[in-house]
Amino acid sequence: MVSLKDIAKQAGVSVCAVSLVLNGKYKNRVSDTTAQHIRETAASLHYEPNMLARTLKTNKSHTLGFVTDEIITTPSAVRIMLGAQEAARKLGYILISMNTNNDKSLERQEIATLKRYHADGFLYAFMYHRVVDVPSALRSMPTVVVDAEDANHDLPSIYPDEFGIGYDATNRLIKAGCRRIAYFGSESGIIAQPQRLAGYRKALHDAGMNDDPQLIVRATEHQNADERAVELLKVAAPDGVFCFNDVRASSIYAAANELGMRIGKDISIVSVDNLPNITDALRPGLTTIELPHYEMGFEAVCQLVAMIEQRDKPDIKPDQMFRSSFDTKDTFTTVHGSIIERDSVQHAPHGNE
Amino acid sequence: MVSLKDIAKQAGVSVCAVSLVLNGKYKNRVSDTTAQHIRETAASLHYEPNMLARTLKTNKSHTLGFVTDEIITTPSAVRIMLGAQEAARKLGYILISMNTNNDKSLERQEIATLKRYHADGFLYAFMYHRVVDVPSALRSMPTVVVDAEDANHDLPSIYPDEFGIGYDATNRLIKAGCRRIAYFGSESGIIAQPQRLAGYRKALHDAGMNDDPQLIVRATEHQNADERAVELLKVAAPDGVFCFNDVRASSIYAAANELGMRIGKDISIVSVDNLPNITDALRPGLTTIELPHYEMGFEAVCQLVAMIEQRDKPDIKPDQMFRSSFDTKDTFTTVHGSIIERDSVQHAPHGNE
DNA sequence: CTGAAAGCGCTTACAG
DNA sequence: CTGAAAGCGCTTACAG
Repeated sequence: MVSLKDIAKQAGVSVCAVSLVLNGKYKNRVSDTTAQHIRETAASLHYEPNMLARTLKTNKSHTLGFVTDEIITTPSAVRIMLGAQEAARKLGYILISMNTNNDKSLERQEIATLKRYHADGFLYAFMYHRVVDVPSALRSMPTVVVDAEDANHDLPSIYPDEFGIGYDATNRLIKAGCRRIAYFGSESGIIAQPQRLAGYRKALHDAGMNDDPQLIVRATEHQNADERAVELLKVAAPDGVFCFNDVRASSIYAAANELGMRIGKDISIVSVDNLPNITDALRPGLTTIELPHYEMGFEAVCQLVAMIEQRDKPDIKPDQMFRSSFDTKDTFTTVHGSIIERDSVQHAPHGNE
Repeated sequence: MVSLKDIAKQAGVSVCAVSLVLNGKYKNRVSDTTAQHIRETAASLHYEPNMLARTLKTNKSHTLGFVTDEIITTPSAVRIMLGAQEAARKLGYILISMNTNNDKSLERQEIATLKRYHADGFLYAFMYHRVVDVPSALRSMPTVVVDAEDANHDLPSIYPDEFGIGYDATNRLIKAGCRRIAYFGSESGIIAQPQRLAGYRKALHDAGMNDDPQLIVRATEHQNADERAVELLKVAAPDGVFCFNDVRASSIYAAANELGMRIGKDISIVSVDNLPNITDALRPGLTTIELPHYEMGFEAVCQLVAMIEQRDKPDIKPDQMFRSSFDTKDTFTTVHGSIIERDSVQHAPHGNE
């Protein structure tokens, strides 16, 4: 590997001059001609700076630790990592990811490793939105919580705007002319459940519609969801259903088929997730709200770097279409999802067909 | 951060003694009592070694670069990364992953970054099995190709045993008593297609069955697969189908339903992938062969570390059940998949019901 | 405008 | 058995 010393020798100057020039700090310190000469020599030798040596001296590694629970299980959650990677690259950082597999002792070990490698800050990320206790080893470091909320309301946390998702999804159905809109939710204690439900209620209320309790049904995936879906369609006779997620939407599809209801005609459906394997399989295409995972990872790195470098949040954007919008209040940031329009919502209001 | 110097001062010995003791190289160099004293002081100060300083001196970073194309798209391919992470952790390495998004210039940039951070070696990984040209920047470094084959047959490459998968899947159907076994394959140029087909043919041949060309149909997902599946079942009237993957299996399921054939009774189905969103949705449960992604990542790191440290391949195993078996010939390694039994294959041979 | 020197935290011959 | 010293590749006051 070629070092500053090699360049200095070849160019006939001191190591210090080379360092100054290559870091662009040579104003009034090195003549422009010498600087140019140094730059050319460096290029001709294919010089690459040694980040480790630099870190040793400056105490800045430009390395971010990405600690996650088991991000694998939801393919879309992997996008948090990809978004974080893109932002890191654009800001001159690298990401070191570690998977804790929900093992607290492994987590401690991994955070210690990351510190040994001198990570400047941490992303603490989760597979789905929840409230988390952040390990104390992270509290002393710049840290941003992703797809989760710090239980202490202390660290910046980025997570989806679940209320907004429920509100938007329901409104989409209202806009399509639906008059009896059901909510097909989750039976688990997941944080998104009550928030999406609240958004649903607010949308109904704003439209002057009452929320008939018959229209609200909760179910568990791969267990009672198929039967509950049939019951919901039979008993409450909705003309629109906001589904907690795509998996539950597929139960509603099955129920509608069973009862001879035409999706996108007799009944409109909007859900959340946009999981390829599911949306690929459903006919007609499922209109669904994609959670902004990529954007959350990207935004989290921007906020983290701002903390580390004690500067304003960098003004960069993902190369991918930036579909979502951000709301920032205090240190918390919620991220809107974006609706993917397909054909499960009827195109014209009732009576226009 | 507490350094060797702090420990030396506190313990009243030299920095060198501390380094020796903490690295376990103090035999015949430091007395046992001093060593013990040093260890206690280090522990009481919560000393953590600074990996960067160590790297600077030893030229070994214990860091592996993980360069991948767009591993996100197949959720199961993420498991390559997780397997690699586990092996790295067990061998005292960390993984730095970079996503090239199939952009060659980005790839070059990322490899350069990884070198700047002094990666000791590289994993060059792909979303699905193919033949790849390895960038020249990687050829000068210890590198292992994962879920792909080096076009030059030069670097160690780990990939699934596609022939074995085709052979095993077909044999599973033969064992179930099927007499007319179809292959529902891929129309794309994907490398796995001819190899799985060859395995299918070999299994038929070994069982003394002829391979009727009517029984071999290729289709494209989300395009003509549904119609082709119906044609296949109608025209060739198979009693067993080996499907190239789960997505194609779902087309066969749909076709069987349409034609009133009972899966697992009138017709048996085996496929490849074990994608949760698909297998969750299909009834009866789909018997399918899971590709050994986790194991490939794990194995690749083992081989890479052996290259870097110029030693025998470390004898470690994943914590997860290690379902697959490995064949090693030359520098190439193929990995068998493992069959996940569900209910799409009839339990008893024909006539036993 | 330029260079000599110290030092980041570590390891490793070398001398005693 | 133990310590003083050099050096990995860099940055940054400091002196000229």
